[in-house]
Amino acid sequence: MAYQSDLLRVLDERGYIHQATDASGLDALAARQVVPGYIGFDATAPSLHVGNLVSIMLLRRLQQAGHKPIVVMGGGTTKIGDPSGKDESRKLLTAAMIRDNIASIRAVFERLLAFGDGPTDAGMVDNDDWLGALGYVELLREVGPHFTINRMLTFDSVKLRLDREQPLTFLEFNYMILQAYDFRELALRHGCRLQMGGSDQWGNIVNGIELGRRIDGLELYGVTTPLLTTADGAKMGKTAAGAVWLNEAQLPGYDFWQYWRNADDRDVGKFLRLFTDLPLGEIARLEALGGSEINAAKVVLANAVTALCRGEDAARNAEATASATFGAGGLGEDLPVFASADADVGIVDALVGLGFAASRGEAKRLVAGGGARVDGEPVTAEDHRLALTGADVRVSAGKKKHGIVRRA
RNA sequence: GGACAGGUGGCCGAGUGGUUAAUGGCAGCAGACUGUAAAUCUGCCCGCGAGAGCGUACGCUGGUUCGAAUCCAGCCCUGUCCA
Repeated sequence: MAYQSDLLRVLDERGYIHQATDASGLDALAARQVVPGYIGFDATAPSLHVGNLVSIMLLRRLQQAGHKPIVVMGGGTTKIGDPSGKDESRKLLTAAMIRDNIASIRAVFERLLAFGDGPTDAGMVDNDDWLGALGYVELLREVGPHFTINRMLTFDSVKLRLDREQPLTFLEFNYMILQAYDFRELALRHGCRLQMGGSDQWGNIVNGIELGRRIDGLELYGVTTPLLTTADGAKMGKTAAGAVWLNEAQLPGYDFWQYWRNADDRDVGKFLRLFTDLPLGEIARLEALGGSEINAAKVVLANAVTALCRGEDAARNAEATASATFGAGGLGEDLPVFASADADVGIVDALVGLGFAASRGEAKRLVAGGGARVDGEPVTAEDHRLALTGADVRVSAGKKKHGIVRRA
């Protein structure tokens, strides 16, 4: 499909579009005016994670193409909890937790979007501003008539629970109504015409479009991104340690960098297109690298994404640490450090202290299984002790996790 | 409110009185092979302990028993159907 607007062309070329409600209509609109578009984010944790990064990058592309991104923090909807994609209810968060989460999440957006008051500057709003003020009866009268239970029951998020014979509470059932209301409210308040989101948000987005059309005769558009899985089928952004968080406080820069450095070969091109600003020609070249040469492309990927999300310094430091650690077999500054007050320390304590094992038992199993190394040499005796003289000792768990042990 | 079926380790799911810290699968970790990739094969996979062992754990609380995830009672929660 040949698009007129820069926006749709870029989104299409770089692989952001899974579904769109009216691609040609949106294309025409984007070609002739600034389109304010929004994506909503849950405030269930103090940081967003890699799974949210496609959406964030989508807002960035929107702005790069000369449009206005609006970040909607779900301060109101998080009080309910989105049942989409969840096979069970989540614990309810308190208002204070939600407020703190929003404050913490904000930082990432400030790196990736340019905020301000200009026509294409990014804005951030909290849907609690309007949802919180809404009275129940008022809401029922205003939007209730536009939803039928028949239709609501057909949504995947609802069907999933029913099919699995899992409970879906009335509270959660209302989520889709409030999200639909958001779109209409944003359209009226900010002239917002476009809502984007992950493919699991399709139903919610379409609801908003319909609601706006029925009540106010608005012409609204929706775009969803493909559900990102890694090439081996896992959900994007989950590792042993948990989610790959975007905030430094939840995940050190070096670990963030490593996540990208360890990407599956088959994902490199896709990730470069989605998560970096590199030109497509350059990406095509990197993606075509064969065999072990693809590793160079992974370094480029890790550097670019880390620079965007964590800053240039974080990227440089992480790369320096990686090349010192893996290339030279030495130690890099960003590696985790375990400092002991004593002149020597047991291998098990060192592994636990570095965070490479969750318990002493796990550390012992790691040692017994041959996964522990001290200065590159395998250690299989669990009572092995490291002498802490002046020099840093390199302790490794497996091939990838390395850390520094030194005298406090 | 009633009838029936359920609640087991991160998830799915066996287990119906003792050798069950609990079969199996998925996920995860490690080893081998590699390229900090994938695939494959092997080992590990509640906590403490050098070890013998100890402590916790099968929705909750009591009970029966030498001994319970397994039996009994009450309660909580979920689903299906009925009202």
